[in-house]
Amino acid sequence: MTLFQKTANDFDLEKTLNCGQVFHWEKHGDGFVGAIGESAAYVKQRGAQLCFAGVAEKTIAKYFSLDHPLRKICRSFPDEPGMNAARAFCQGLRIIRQPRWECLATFICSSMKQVAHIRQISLALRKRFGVPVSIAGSVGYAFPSAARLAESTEAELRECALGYRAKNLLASAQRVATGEADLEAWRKLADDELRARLCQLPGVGVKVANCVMLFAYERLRAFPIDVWIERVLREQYFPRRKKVTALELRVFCDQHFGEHGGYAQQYLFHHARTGRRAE
DNA sequence: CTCCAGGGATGAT
DNA sequence: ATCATCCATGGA
Repeated sequence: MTLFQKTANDFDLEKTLNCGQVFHWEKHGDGFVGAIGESAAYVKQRGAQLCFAGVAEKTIAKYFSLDHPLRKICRSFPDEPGMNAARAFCQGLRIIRQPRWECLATFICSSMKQVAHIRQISLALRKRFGVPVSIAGSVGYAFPSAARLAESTEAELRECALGYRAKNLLASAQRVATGEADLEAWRKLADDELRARLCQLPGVGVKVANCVMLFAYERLRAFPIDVWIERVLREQYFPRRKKVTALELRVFCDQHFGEHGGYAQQYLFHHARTGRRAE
């Protein structure tokens, strides 16, 4: 295996892969094995050097969004205790550029699931329907295309532990496979229009749509509100208030966190989920 | 055992 | 327009 190197400043590989935005990278020695699109990849960080194999340098740089102006993005976050703690905890965490269908499909599977189980579902789908790829002496699987999943059955999908989500994944796969839902063409749509299109897909509501917009369409303003973020918001911004409606939270986030709200959200999410116990 | 998880769709107020 | 309920499954 030939290892290449690239300088990556303001980048934390481990946080980027383990923050809950992507679900298939697995620890392998002191690096990670996964796939970027159809290609197996191995990635490891040594200081400011990103070592990689299996894919081209420009593929790595694009996938990990090494061009995002991270310092500027972090400076744009509101200067508040909770946000500052999350910013400090998540240094180097980047929102990556995921393949659109892969991201959409895994988040359709994410509803009412813990991160650990979303990883299991992703692995089961890959093993059963994905193309095997190998690198670093281990076999991985590319995420199955919409066309491949479209020709599966709900029963087969349920065998991957999808439960009630199987029907939605199958129906969405079929719409994407036929071209009725053209995920690539949607990249040109404005945020609101893109969100509306995504929400028309079975199993996709506002939360999942915002995740897909943030992680696969580079809409860095998109602010997914899940149970963790809702808890953080209520604690930090609406303490001592009984009822705060979903719409109220929605409006608050959109105007409060600004043009890189999605980054702020991911930092708050990762900090709340993994960081606060250790502090 | 119980509780809860990166929610969405549906039907009742 | 909000609210309640159901939906499968497994980790904690």
